[in-house]
Amino acid sequence: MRVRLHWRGQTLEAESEPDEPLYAILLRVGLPGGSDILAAKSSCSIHELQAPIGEKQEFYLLEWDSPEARQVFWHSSAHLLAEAILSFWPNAKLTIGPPIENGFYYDIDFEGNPPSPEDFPRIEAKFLELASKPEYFVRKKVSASEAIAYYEQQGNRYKIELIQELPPDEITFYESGGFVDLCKGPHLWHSGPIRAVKVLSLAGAYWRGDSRNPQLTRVYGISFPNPALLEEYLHTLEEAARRDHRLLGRQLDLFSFHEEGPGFPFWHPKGMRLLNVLQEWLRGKLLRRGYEEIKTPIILTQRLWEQSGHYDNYRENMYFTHIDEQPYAVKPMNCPGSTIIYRTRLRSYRELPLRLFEFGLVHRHELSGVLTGLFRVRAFTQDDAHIYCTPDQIESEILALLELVREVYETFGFQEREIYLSTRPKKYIGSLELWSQAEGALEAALRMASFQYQVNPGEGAFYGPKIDFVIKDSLQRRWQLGTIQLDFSMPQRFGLSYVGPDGAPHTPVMIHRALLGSFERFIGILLEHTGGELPLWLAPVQIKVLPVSEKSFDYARQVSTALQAANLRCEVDWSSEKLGKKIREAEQEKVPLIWVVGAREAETQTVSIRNRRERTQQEGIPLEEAIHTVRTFAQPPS
RNA sequence: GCCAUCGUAGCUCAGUGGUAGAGCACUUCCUUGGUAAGGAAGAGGUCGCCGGUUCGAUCCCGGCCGAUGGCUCCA
Repeated sequence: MRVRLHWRGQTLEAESEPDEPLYAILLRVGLPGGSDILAAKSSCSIHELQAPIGEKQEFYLLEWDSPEARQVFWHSSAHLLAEAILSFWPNAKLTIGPPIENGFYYDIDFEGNPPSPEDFPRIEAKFLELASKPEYFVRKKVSASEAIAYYEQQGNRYKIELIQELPPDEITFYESGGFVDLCKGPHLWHSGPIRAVKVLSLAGAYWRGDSRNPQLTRVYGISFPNPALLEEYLHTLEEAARRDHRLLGRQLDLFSFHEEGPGFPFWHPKGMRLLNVLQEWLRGKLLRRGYEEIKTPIILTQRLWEQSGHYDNYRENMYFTHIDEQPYAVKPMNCPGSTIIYRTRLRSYRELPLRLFEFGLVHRHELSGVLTGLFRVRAFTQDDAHIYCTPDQIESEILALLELVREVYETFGFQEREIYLSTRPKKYIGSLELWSQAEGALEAALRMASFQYQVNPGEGAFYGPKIDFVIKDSLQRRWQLGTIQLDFSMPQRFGLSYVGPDGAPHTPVMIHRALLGSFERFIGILLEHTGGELPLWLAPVQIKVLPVSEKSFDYARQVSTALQAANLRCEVDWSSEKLGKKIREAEQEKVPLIWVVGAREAETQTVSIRNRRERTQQEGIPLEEAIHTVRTFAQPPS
């Protein structure tokens, strides 16, 4: 029979038989099977090169640039890692070892004798030695009893547990070199293409992710077809470390963390400027779109949280206190407070949709081990809003929200978005009609805004469907920012209603929504996205004024007074250092504009401008003109 | 919360069973300068906290606190 091979834009044809492995065909037609070509794709599934082609006739040959091929590559690498580790820890019990987005890991029970980072070099050396043999990956089908017998002999209860959950007639092993592992594949034909490896880290991981199970040691690694790619990857890791917002937070003097309040950020003056600019910008945007701002108390009676359901479902994450011997709780969310304002008077359908936003400070007790800079804190300010509307208004409200989301993300240069629509789960409240109307409205709005989205069936909250927004930053990392959640439960629980045109009371739909998520976390993301090079309108210090010497202090004072009067954020370097040093420091602080003022400038009432973002330098700009220009460019986007 | 690693000056880090050092930053003085580090002097640490071993602990041991990386991305 004839098979067709698609490779780098060309199509090759060859004669073959069903029992011929794919690599044999490749070699016959002169393609680099087993080196550049790692795997193939055929009728939507991955076909490994060593597998007989069967009835398949169309093959898309995959190389390193294909994510699927990399998964195969890393999966095989995980086997080599395990083999290398077993050569030093022969009694270690293997569990699972999958490929991941960047590399692979293997979870191993070392029975109290785990490796340490000092062991990484010898593991890597052994790995490369095994890879260069090369080792061929051979698939073997076995019966469940054989498989269990094999692992009983090894005393590996984890693998036995896995086998017992698999369909008994679909159990396969892979053998490579002397190494055998329960595995469904697919794998590389052989280990030849694996030319570089790095063992990255060790971590504790529970068997099956359950903290009641024994804790295993997870060994993370990554491998590449050549050492240059590994170097490149290690460089991106360094770049990410250089952009770490915790580091930038200190370098730019924005915020800090302390033992006196783990997980509670301390905002320094410059960090406050950033936070405030961001909030003022968003506030203006929302007010122009028919929102109104509210503020609700941080501490409210425990009774309220019992009514909202948080006490039953979210208690673990809440802080409690007493006031006058009555139990109170610190709010972990803003919604109950918002509903209290809603029901302060009778509402008419004529005032819906009612859009109430709150930059609400919430406190949540996160586990100590998950706290991470501004990304995971115990107190943060949500850009929260609750929209009360009729079921008929859902679609137009969502559409308006989607447009707002687009605008907001594009303001910060987050062009790439992923959108997830989560629909009705098994356990839900509210009527089926309401659910399908709401889900239909969400989809209609997404289509109307021409947003690409993915549906996660059954992933919605029990109280309503939701849309989540994930953006990609400049290092291609993904962050979930915004969320839009419909809520059929809260209005009921709090007995919210509005008087309809029919004069009768109706229950409104509540839309919870956040665009940035939390200001704290968003600032962290923004710092890493920009590497601390914040745009002029956000920069905590927009202009740093550098007097050439103390003789120019008077003029520097005049310039900074003029800048302050123009509402520009500036700072003067009053130190007795030389100009070169002052420039260096201002550059390291990533200040967008440096204004040098010396005798020449003082005499002519001008400034010399050094623009960090554009790497330009201009001398003798009249002071008034310079201020006017900066004011123009420092305008926040609308 | 659990696992691994870590905790020495504001920051980055050396160091030793006999109560501590460097660079940067800070203060003062000299220098008054023109686009990425001028010079000198000084100040600054209960070596995270508590306990144990020891004649003696920053170092060894235990506990606690905090930080970092992880803790279903399921053969």
